[in-house]
Amino acid sequence: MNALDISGSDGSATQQAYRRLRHLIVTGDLKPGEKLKIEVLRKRLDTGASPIREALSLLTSDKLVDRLDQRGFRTAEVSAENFQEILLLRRTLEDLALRESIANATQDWEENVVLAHHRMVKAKGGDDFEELHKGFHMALIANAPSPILLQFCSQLYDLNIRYRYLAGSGLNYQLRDVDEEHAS
Amino acid sequence: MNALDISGSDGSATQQAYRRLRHLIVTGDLKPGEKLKIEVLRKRLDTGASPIREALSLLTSDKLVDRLDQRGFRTAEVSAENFQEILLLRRTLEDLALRESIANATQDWEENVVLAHHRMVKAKGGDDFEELHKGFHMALIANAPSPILLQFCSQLYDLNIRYRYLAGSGLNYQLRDVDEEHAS
DNA sequence: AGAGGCAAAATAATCGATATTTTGTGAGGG
DNA sequence: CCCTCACAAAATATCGATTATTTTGCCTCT
Repeated sequence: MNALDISGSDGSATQQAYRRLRHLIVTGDLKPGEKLKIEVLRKRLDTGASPIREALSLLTSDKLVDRLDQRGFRTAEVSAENFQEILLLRRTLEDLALRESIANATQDWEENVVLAHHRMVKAKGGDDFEELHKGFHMALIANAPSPILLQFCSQLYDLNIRYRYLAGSGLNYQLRDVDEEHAS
Repeated sequence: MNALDISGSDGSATQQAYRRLRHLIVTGDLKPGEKLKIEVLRKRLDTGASPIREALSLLTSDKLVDRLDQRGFRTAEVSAENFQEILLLRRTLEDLALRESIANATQDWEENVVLAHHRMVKAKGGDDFEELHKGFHMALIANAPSPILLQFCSQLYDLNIRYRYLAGSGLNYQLRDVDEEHAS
């Protein structure tokens, strides 16, 4: 299942709302710190209040939405400090995971890395490049025997993507990664 | 309508359900992998279905509950691998946070560490020892300029507590920490 | 007897409406 | 003129009931 995919029209109403809201937040259509009124979202997504509420709860787990007790929801604030923290922590944890992944290297893993890399390069500039770029990063560390760590990495990566979108256009990276791939 | 309830037992219905369910899961009253039927919990906690559902969503963020799309909720499974992972990852991340915390040491921070330590020792064997023990650990790393990292540590700590409860009795630790405290 | 498939029961998801809480505003008093 | 309190408006949280989905049990067919 991919969280960045908004096209999937199947699933429960909650899942749909989750995907669509997530996309709106990550891309910046819903601005940082913006108040998320149930009624407004309900009309915008043309669904009930319950799925909206549940979707917002799920987004809270991803740290994309803040829940204020009895005062509703709002999108997570952004700040330079937060951005720096994400960059640094992501780097640290991915580094950690990569080491563990390499330590447990297998044939399958290596093939998947190559495959993910190929897909990413091929889609350079395409709409789903972000998704594939993440896919490559996750493939690199996928062999670390630590699902929780991987999940932390995934979460930090997504938060990072959001900052890329917020910074304007996201078209100028994907350079340093190739080295890391060769390290394997 | 409301006198100031400082007892902490009040708050929204969701919050109450959250606290109670969390306690039931952490202490093992609700067993790992157990199916959490809304109707059953609704009766048990004597509240509506909405607060239960919302509370379970919140617990999902804590990794204490798993959500199966359209198939309800169940408590998180446990395993030796999962336990090992939590121990190792917690150790790694707390170590990281402790270093950063020390690097940013302040007067206030040091005092809070001493205070938390004092409270913990004083409550040795008491009911809220677990809580104070965590308080001490968190006080140690509180000065790390990385809220997300601190939150990861907190979460891992709570998962660890659950395993302690599940293992039976939790009365044989709190030795190694004093060293770390002295390092500051 | 076993596999496959329909029907009934159980359960989760969702809706519409009500109750509670928060927020905004303005009158009255200091 | 500003502060405080009370009331009104808006928004959230919760409830009760309905709808959709999954699971379970039974029956038939091979």
